[in-house]
Amino acid sequence: MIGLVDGNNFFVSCERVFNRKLVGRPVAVLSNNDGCCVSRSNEFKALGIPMGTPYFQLKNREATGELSFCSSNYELYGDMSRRIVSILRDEAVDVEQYSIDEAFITPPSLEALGNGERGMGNGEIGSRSPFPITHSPYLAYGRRLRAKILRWVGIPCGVGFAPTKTLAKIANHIGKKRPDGVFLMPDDPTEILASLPVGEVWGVGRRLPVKLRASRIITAQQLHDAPDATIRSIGGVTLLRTVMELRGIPCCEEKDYDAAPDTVSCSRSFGTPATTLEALEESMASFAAQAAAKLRRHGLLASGCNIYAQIFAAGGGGDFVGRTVAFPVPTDATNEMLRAFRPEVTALYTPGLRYRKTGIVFFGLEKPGAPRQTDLFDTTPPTGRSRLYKAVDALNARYGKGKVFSAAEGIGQRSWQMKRSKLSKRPTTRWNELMTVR
DNA sequence: TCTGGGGTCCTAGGACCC
DNA sequence: TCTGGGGTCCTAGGACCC
Repeated sequence: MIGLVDGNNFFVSCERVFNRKLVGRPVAVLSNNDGCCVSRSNEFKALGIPMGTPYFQLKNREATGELSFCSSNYELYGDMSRRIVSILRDEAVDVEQYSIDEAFITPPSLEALGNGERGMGNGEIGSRSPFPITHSPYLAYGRRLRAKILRWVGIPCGVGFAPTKTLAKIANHIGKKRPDGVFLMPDDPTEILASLPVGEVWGVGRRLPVKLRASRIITAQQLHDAPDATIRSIGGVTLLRTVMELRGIPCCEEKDYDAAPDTVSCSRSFGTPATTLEALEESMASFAAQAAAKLRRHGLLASGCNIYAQIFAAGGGGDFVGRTVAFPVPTDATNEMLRAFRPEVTALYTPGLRYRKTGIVFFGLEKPGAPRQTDLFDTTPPTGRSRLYKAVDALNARYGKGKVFSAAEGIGQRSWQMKRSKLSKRPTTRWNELMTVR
């Protein structure tokens, strides 16, 4: 059995814990740069405003007091998420954090949950439950988890149980709509799948439903029943795995959280369009520094990077321009990276254009000391991990992000910096932002 | 005027090897 | 007229997730 615990309207719920005025109101959390709605309260959803609606279209309704908005405060959400996961680690046999607001768990065995009270003879996972669906020990367990998270962290969650992750996702969605927030997928999910559009199945996105419709596959049950060959031809082995999961056969590999990422990146849209070379240089230096710090947290060196900028175009969108740079030696030192890519920023810049965003992607990531192909004619000594930046990271961890930085990131007005006009405090991670109780 | 950021996986096709 | 077979690696593009 697999459980999925998922925070309801997660970012909004985090904001409400520390700002009680938001409770019961239509409120949304905005994307970076106060661009568009990325998390909405139930009251906000009830007004029919879809996910992703641009903020500027709703500003007038904020002015009248009808709607409320928050800038995104990832430091707060990340910390609330860690608190929930730590509760789950206490209560479950295994926890796989899937995203900032959801985690798959392995619940204790039925035997352990049932406490023998109900004469549980067989607690085998996968056996047909002898309990009616409203009285399964899983439901009681789910309610207990939910209550503990609500009381200790203040976030309402939905909990779903099923034999596979894909079915657990569906169970979770149903759970969220129930008063107790919990749902156990019945042994025969036909009725549920028959009333679920394919587009709502985890792993089926925006494009596949169009292709599936052509083969008369509209509901999750029709997807479940479709021949393997048809499914493969429409969505490859990825979709076939999803279908297997719907049939109750686990096909999702457990994600390895210790595994090193393939790429590490950082990019931001500008608060106001940039037109100067300095803005491009400073922003790229700043994003490189942030991504490099991420790299060092993973204990990785990058062999090269891709820098890019997006140009404003009339009617939205906009072209990307980019350059690929190989570092002389794999490195995690921000200053060496800056030295390597700075000339390329100049090459990217065209006076007169308005730039929307810049970004950097590090690739060719490796552990220091890992065997690698070296350059026969290169005389540069291989660098290990940077001691300088170990110190920089320690200082920034102690005194706050961005306290120590490269002058290349800009020491004047950073006109390119993103807008976050409605940022809440970070009362769980900053001493100087603790709540005041009168 | 104004619409986020950070990832993963799979597939097809091309270039190359012997 | 008729031109092999078995493989690897890389990249771009498409799809998906939150």
